Amino acid sequence: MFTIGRNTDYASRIVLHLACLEPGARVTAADIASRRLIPSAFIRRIVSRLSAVGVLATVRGSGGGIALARPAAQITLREVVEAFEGPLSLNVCVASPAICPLSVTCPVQQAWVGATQHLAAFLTGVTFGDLAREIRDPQSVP
Amino acid sequence: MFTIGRNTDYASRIVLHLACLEPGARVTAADIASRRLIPSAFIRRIVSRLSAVGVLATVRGSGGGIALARPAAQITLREVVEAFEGPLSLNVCVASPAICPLSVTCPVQQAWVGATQHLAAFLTGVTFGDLAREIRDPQSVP
DNA sequence: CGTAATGTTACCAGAATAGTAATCTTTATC
DNA sequence: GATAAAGATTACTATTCTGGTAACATTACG
Ligand code: SF4
Ligand code: SF4
Repeated sequence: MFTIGRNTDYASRIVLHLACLEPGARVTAADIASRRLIPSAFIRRIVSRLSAVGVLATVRGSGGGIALARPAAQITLREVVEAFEGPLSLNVCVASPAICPLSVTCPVQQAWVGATQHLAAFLTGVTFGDLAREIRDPQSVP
Repeated sequence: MFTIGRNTDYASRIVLHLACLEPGARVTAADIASRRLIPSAFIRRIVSRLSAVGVLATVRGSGGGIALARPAAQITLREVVEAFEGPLSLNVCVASPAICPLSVTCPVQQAWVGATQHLAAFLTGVTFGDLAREIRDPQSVP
């Protein structure tokens, strides 16, 4: 169906949740997991990777939790997606042209490069600051 | 890596190959397979589906072959992609919002809807007529 | 030390992918 | 009509990917 994986979606839920709170607020992963319907044993790896990428800042130990590493307005959807899906590349030959012997003269490749760039530009333009501001239903920001 | 499947890519090779020939030219599947590096036993299913979708017209029996069902300028990359990947939907909730309980208030979904529409528009704008015209190396049009 | 939290690793079942192969149907031609 | 050349259809396999679970390790507070 050509969609992003669940990991990526879960990651966006986590970042969105934090973006809706007070700037700098710190919450436990288990809390987010229950509120955003993320399998509890799953969220560990996701948070781990997001912090490795520099999107989240975590504090271990009792009283710890997770928070945004930067203001939500500086975190793009593209960043979150690429943290789990790798660099955007709608066809294999976009990321590594050498993989296909036809790539030298293939006009379709050019089309995929263009499509990938367009998509990348769009996702770069979406920040979690914008997304958090679009929330209408206060119920979802407990 | 979030890319299209090989089937889809093979399909675009086939359509491109036909688009580079004289309009209405008919060629055997085995011929395309060998020239465009497509596994010979693979091309059957691909051609079959492309003709079911109305992109290719096939003629069975001795002396038969496959040809474009319409002028190349009227066949878009999007059509070929959707024939194998299904309707474009960069996240599961774009095609079927009911699948996610959060979709009612989720601003991320709106972002994915937008991204999907942008991508769809781009791919609709790419026709195989244009692609065939971009071929520079005459070697690839034997 | 005990407890609460994240970090890391290993594991598993099921689905999807890429590819192979065999068999059936149609049809031009001799 | 026999034959052979083509596409149509179906079934199968091996490998990888995915979504998910579980267990254990690490850190920090009090
Ligand atoms: S045939 Fe063209 S589009 Fe397909 S993988 Fe090769 S270079 Fe890319
Ligand atoms: S959380 Fe939002 S983006 Fe993710 S599946 Fe649900 S509605 Fe779609």
